Amino acid sequence: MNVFTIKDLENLSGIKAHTIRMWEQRYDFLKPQRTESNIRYYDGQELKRILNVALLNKFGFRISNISRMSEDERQEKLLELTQSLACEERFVSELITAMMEMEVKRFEEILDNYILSKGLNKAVQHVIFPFLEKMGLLWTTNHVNPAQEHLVTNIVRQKLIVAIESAYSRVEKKITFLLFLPEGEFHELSLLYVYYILKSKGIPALYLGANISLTDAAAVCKRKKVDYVYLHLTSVTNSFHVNKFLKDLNNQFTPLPVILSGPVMHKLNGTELPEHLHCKQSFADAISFLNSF
DNA sequence: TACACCTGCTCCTTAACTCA
DNA sequence: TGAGTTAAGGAGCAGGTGTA
Repeated sequence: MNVFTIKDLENLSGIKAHTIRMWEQRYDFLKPQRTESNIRYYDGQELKRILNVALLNKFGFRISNISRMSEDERQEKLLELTQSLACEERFVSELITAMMEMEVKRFEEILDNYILSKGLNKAVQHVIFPFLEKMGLLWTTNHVNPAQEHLVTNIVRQKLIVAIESAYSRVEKKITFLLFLPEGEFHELSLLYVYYILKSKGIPALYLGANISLTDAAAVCKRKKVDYVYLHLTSVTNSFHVNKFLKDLNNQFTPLPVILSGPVMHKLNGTELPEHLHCKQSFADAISFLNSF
């Protein structure tokens, strides 16, 4: 059984641990179990409950009112939330609970509903990436096992591949991108989304995929006409040396412009970058950069 | 408008846990 | 074993809200 500490609930719901304790003291919608040493722990049902309560509370419902609602009433109120931000957060919460309960069909239905109503771009930016961020949090606290992660990332991957297949633009631009993930990097979703953006803008791209050495990627640049190189780094090992990596990039791809995105870019703080290297600390920055083409 | 109540926060102390 | 970290819980404060 998956159990969560109060800290996990704080991270996932955004509600401070002390506030959660106060709510528990004042209302009765949370009834955590205790360890022998009196430490609270929560099960999946309670995680779902606190996510729902946090969302209602965030969108103006008073905590005293929420506490008087039944589980069904809370669900009903959540469905009534019409603000787009509330809808997105509700979808993210539903995806998390579907993943935790390994309800693959339900997970796919939630995602399909959102994509159908809002389109893939909004789904990726407002639901899929916020969901992946929270899943990362669950992963680092050992609440998601590899099977759960693979199940859901494969579904998202399939959706992106189908979208790439059907992406179309009337005009074909005369620049070509080379897309790949460097050695040791396997988190392909962001790169697939970049591929989708480029294809829908009529920009040809050579997609090499995950775990590609810089030498192999550079060999492609020598044989094919490539104007831009795009790499995404989600996570790296402890032995990853930023400066060495930048030096290798510089050696292999100069004078081609290289766009580098992903959470790892935070490690570059203060590092002086070669002129042709464009580092995007947030994925949103990378996407708006690509949209400028 | 005054007052009571609600809500969320900080501060503090104590205890349990972790790790070198 | 001791230092550092994390969590529990009480007290009290400030700002918001409802009501007479």
